[in-house]
Amino acid sequence: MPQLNGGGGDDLGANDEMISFKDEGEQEEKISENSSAERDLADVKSSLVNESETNQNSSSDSEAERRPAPRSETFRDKTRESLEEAAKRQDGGLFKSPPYPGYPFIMIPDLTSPYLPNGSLSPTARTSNKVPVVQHPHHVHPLTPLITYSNEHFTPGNPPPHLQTDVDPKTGIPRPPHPPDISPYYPLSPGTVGQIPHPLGWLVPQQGQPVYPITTGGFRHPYPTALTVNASMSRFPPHMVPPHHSLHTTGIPHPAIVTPNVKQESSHSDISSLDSSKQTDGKKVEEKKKEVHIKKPLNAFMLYMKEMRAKVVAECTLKESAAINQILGRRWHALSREEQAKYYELARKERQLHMQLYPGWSARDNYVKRREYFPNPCLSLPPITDLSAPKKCRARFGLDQQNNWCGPCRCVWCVLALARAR
DNA sequence: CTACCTTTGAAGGTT
DNA sequence: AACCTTCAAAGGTAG
Repeated sequence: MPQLNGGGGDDLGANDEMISFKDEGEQEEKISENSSAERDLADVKSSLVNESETNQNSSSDSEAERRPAPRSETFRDKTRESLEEAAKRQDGGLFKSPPYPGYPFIMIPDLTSPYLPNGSLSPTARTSNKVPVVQHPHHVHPLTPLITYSNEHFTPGNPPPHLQTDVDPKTGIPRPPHPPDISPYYPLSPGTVGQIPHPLGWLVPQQGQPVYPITTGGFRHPYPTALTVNASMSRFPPHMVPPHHSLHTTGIPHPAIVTPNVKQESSHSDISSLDSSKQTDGKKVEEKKKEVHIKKPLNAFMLYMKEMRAKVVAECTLKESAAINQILGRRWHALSREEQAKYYELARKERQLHMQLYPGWSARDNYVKRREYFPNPCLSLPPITDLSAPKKCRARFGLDQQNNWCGPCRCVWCVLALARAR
């Protein structure tokens, strides 16, 4: 983990955080040219066309410019390796200027505690000191006040109408405004957050932008109590406790919390529900609705993408995210160390806030049903003694060797053995 | 309707 | 420790 490189003096993050930056030909001369999204796009596209050709880095510039941009779908047909290869060529030759001059970024004042003097997060802080992260309603990034992810979404002194009155989405009854001195958006279990000074408190209440509401679902079992919202125990009035899981006090679904059945399902709850046929369907549906999906905090590059995507899309006609992301990836590498550091810092704060708001949350919670949860049934079967059976099956290596996981071997021997065991 | 593509980084898991 | 896998966002596209 990058931030755990305590010995290192690099405060900009981990070594690996900067590896890519270094690898991107930082030593190479940077021609001062105005790089546009069209140029990037043309680079991406031309790289796909040119990938089969042998070209030198130095000569790829004009060649790519001359080449007409292929249909955008072309890149889908290319392998990832070829794309990377092409991108490297482009980076080395074509894409040389930092395309990110007007950096619309407001640097956060150093928010103290969890960081070592060099700016990196102390190991203890990472494990014990939970520092909050902010995530905002849909399309509004939690750190929008800090970086201009989308300026139109947030105006500090002029909150949007739907936020001003803070109307309960269910009842339609306006809620009283939150006290200015207390952030209403951290209804965490007492003893965890409430006593911890909010490192990002400067961005929470002023904007009326909620951060992760705590939820009762979507967590792994070892941490249920810490995640349960108990209004009576909370120092916050009951009306400040989020009324529902994925709805914060404004009633806007939080981007970090989605119902899992939209795309993914909580692995644990899913497993437990596999044999829950006893329950009624209505109950199942109800439980499903109660489940929430707490998303991972965004990393530095994701924050960068979120901010810059609209810009790139606006500069070129292409809207296909795959192509846009290629451009953004190259722009990311073209950023200076300091510019990247800003995003690493933001991402670090995001992680810390996320950690504080969801102490028991693990990235694994969002994994879909994982194979390791299901031991290979073949392993528990009696050994196959038939010598005509494949050796691997006789040895009870009933694994999908290619995928290297504990899925049941579908060979006839294992299937028969499995059937016999049943 | 769902999965895929495409990027980087973080985190968890495996070897 | 090194390596592998998954998931974060996004929206067009293919099946």
